[in-house]
Amino acid sequence: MHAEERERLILEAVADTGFVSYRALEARLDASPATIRRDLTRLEESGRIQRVHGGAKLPEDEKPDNPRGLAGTPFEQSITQNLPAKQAIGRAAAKLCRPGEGIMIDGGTTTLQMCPYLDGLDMQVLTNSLHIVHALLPQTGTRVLLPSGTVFREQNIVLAPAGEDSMPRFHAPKLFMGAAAVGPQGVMQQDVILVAAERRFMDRAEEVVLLVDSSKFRSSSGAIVCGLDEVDTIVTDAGIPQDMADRLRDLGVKLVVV
Amino acid sequence: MHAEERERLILEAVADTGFVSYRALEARLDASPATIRRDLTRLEESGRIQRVHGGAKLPEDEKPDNPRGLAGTPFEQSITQNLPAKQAIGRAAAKLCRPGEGIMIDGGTTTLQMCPYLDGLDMQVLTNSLHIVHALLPQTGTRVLLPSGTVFREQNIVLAPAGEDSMPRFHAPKLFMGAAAVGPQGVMQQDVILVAAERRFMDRAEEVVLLVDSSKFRSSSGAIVCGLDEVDTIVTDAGIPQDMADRLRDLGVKLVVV
DNA sequence: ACTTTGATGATCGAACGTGATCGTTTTGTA
DNA sequence: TACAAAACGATCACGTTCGATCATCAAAGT
Repeated sequence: MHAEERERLILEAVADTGFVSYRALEARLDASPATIRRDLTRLEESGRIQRVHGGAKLPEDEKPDNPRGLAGTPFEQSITQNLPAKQAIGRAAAKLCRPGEGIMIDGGTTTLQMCPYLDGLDMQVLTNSLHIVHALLPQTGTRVLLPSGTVFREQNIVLAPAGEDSMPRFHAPKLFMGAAAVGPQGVMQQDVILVAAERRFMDRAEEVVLLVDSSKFRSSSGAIVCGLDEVDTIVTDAGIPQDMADRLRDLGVKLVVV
Repeated sequence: MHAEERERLILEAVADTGFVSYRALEARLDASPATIRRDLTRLEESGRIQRVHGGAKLPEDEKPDNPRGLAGTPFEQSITQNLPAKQAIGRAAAKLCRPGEGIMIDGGTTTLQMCPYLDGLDMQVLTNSLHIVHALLPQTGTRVLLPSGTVFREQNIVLAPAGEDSMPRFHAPKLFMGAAAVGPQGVMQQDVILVAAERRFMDRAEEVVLLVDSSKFRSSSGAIVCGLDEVDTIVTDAGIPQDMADRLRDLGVKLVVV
């Protein structure tokens, strides 16, 4: 039985009664537990089912978190682009963290998606993004730190003037960073404000982890943040072009593909 | 029988007659007493039923403004207390500002009400309150600055460890400050976190403006921020007790009554 | 024919849901 | 008021489910 056939059977069973138990799948599908779980994980990441303990069910309609209905700002529009991929990337990135560790998270719609998966890890998170602060606030175990500076509305981040020590005595093993585009020239962002903010973080991180969905490898943007050689790890999805993957591996960049 | 199915049955039964007895559930659901209790606990926490001794009933209608549950935090509850007075006080306080000036605003439900009146004044506002940042964000002319530090959930403020310079090179002619209570002993706050935050601000302000509705003169609270002599101006409403007004005038505190 | 890549299966420890038992609190009744 | 029964919350033990890792296998490319 092939993957495609299993998927079809699972979706059929879920659509039928709204729920299938894990046991039922094990009986109906001639496959090992591990394979069934992988199928379920894949189907959940593409948003077609929702996993619960003991099985899977029809996905709830999206959260009514946005009462106005329309996503107004460019940021809010961008959140929904490639959302399943970003969630999967965020999840994989969160797995790179060790409980209790101190990390830095740069603002961005992809890095935002790793926040839910940090719950329970008791992390210490330094971020310049007010969106990320908001996302982490309900997690009582997570300590949230902010640098000082001016709030930049358009980018929704906090940034201090050049040369000012805006995050005293902070140093972290890992920096999780987003980007507008990634190409042979390096990592790019929309504007120089974001570049300045990210460079500030990079100075204080031992390891730079880049979170980008694969569409970013096919686009280009205005301001260069750093060269590819300054990135230690890239978390992305399977759509990454082969030549980029090869080039990155040659540069010694660790690739995590979800 | 799975959790989801049990929940569905319980909600069905409650919606039917407005009440289900524990015994009825035990008969209808094939589950142990402990599991039923856990289901009820979960459903109550999400606000979908209300437990009573012996069973569960439909939840009392909540505040009309807040359809689903979350008026929970003390802060959000406190916003509506004496709201008209707080708005008037906020408006009067905003009048003390001169366009373009740099000011500091301490977190609190009264100081929050002065934010709308700052629009168009092109102020530079340093605040430690995320609520105030949020309120000022739509005002494109207002520059918002944040100190560095850890986010304290309960108080919704940013505060750095003692001795750390969390707001480099900032100095302001005025500090607008809230309080939990004001009495002969001085200005009081709920906890020492807030006291530390306000003392930090006071060190950098030339003039301290206190925003309190008159009910604060009749209450008391845990931690003392400063003596009355360290306050330069108090903005309050007409309900201020006469003896307090006299005492304050004797101390040279400027009183603004709205 | 050999290596590489991707999918599958097996195993382990950890997390979760469930059921049973305890002592305590509330309710109803004598 | 006093008492007994019911209901409650907390805790522990057990089985299941989960995710991660490693081993195995088949297909594709060299």
